[in-house]
Amino acid sequence: MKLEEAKQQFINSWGAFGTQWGINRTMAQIHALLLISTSPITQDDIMEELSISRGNVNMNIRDLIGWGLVERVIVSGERKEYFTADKNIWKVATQIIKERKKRELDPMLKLLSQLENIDDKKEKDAKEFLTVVGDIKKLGSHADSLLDIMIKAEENKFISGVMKIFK
Amino acid sequence: MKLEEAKQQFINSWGAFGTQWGINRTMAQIHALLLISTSPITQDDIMEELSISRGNVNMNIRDLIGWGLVERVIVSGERKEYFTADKNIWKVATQIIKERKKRELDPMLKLLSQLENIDDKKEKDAKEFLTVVGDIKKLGSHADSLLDIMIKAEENKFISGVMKIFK
DNA sequence: AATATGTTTCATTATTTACTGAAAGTTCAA
DNA sequence: TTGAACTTTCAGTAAATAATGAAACATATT
Repeated sequence: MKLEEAKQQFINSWGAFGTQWGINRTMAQIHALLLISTSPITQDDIMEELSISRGNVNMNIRDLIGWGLVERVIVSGERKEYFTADKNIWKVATQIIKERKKRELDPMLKLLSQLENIDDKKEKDAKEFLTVVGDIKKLGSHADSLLDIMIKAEENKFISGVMKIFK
Repeated sequence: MKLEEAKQQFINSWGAFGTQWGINRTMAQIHALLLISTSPITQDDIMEELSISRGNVNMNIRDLIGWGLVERVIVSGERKEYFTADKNIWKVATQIIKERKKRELDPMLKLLSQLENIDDKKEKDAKEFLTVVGDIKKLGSHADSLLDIMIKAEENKFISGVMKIFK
């Protein structure tokens, strides 16, 4: 396989993979493109490479920056803005985990807590409902702690060593 | 808060939560409804409760069964089909993990392996590409192993005890 | 201060994804 | 073997989501 072909396939697959996880295709593709770009690139580069409009690039880049996955880079002597993505994959993963946790898991746990405040907690129906809600909350909290450990592992040298147990 | 109100909110939130993870809203809502239903229910019950069409219920129930999250139940003396969802949340989680792993992670790892078969592996550009692909593959494999451990924890009494470390 | 270069916004349009409902299919009972 | 009860399918439609492109905005250059 030619390198160019492989790169193209990587970008496409990453996009398809993203959509399955509720991430918009283009955003994932831009991220993929940046991951395999050896040096910072401009909006125009992305537009051309992925055949998409300027507005589309701009908005998705903005989102990617919001996710902490992409950064603006200033190239001296250049007027244009350049962009790069962190190539440290473990960092990328923890960053995504951190964001999704904040945006989704935490609010979900909060909501579940509210749902536990129902009247007539003694009623049979209510009890069963509370069991399910409580169980989900418990699982969510455990996931929360586990993810925190993973995030800290990225930030802390010692834990980082421990995590290497997972080969 | 009244029980009925809480149930309704649970169903809606579960649906919203699902969409963020690439799961269709209705499918998530049906699953939520089944989770908090104290006894098996019919297609008609679901249609009424969620105000959706018969076809919609039918197709999403079929998907849920495909995910191993819902089962058909035969009620003696009844012609209609009834449905239930497993209420063991840890089991639900591992089942979802198992399926997503099979449907998404495994194919992704396979693809990445293919992308490693490029010509001119010695070229500078190629080397950098291979590093990124290799790193993602490595991370994916670790996730794969970790998830296998979690799945086995559900199936194996001993590991199940160990996992309780996570309170 | 006029122009040139580059960025952002957002109303409109296109694409994708999900839903409906009626027709076809299935199963069972008489 | 007819038909009533129930389930499944899927073409057409609706709703949700994403992309375009041109205008507004911002900033540097002459």
